[in-house]
Amino acid sequence: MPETDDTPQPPARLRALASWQANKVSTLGARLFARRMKLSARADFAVLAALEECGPLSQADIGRRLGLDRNDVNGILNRLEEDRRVGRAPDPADRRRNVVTLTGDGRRYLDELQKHTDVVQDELLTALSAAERRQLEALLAKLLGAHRPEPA
Amino acid sequence: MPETDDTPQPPARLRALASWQANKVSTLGARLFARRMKLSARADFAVLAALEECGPLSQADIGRRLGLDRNDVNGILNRLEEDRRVGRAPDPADRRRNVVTLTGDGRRYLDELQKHTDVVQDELLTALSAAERRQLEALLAKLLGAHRPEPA
DNA sequence: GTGCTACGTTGGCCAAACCAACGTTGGTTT
DNA sequence: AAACCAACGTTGGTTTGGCCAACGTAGCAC
Repeated sequence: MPETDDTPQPPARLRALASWQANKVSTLGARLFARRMKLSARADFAVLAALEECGPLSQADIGRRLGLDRNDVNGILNRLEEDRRVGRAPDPADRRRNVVTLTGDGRRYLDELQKHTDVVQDELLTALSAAERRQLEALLAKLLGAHRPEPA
Repeated sequence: MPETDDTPQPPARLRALASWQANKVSTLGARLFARRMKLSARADFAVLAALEECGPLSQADIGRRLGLDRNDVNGILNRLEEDRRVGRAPDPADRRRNVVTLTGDGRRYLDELQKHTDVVQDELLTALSAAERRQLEALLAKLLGAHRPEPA
């Protein structure tokens, strides 16, 4: 018995479409991640990673660094602050801003998320060799470099 | 004056993450597409392309080909049927199924969507040479080939 | 001081990707 | 033949992401 592969192929028009492919890869990543953690933790990871790498940031700066909307950053920070993973305090130098800082809990949470993310990443890229992974990363980076991260 | 590039870089943890990059590329594609057409037309395009390439299909088959949920396929078909772009009729051979067919209007609509899609594709891939585009397509295809298109 | 801009916040919109459940129908098993 | 299970289309709902609009406050340039 040939163990028939019952996975029908998508139309050629779509298979050749980078935006379609990227979308599939993206939702695949979300699916793999969701098997291990609450899906919304992806956004937490991004924000915490930015804080860890750049030090304290204002909410608007976080948004610019990550290509996220100010409003959405606010929501993520509400979650994180409630769980004591970030601190939020008005900037004495510019009282429009909030200075967001990483707490000890936040750092521990970030480490945990990093582990899961690494595993997911490896699952996602199973089919690719190390060289191919580097190629893919470089190509995507080059593609993204030509565009503004934010809409407006 | 060096014309300071005021685009802050995302953290390295994310820049090296294929799933993050893919997500960014995906939303970028959506943004570019939305500038030309209603965003939901992307899904229409996928369904119409499947019908054009494979001929009449059942709703479940469409979902399998495109890696979409049955429920979502249903919604897309409701839109398309209302605008006379597809026909939906019970399959005489298996009365559980609906046979979905492409109409003349649907074919014309597909051609229009293809044009916009081509333009968007080119905008998205601006930074990449023809060879690089082929490489990217191949790598993404290889990555996707190792995974089931549907969750369950 | 007057305007302009940036900031955080609230609230809402739309689309994608799911999941659960139902009634109908087809095939299989017994 | 009856009982069972699986597939199909449909309805309805949840969560998340990516937006946009508007507000009040605060800084800044003129």
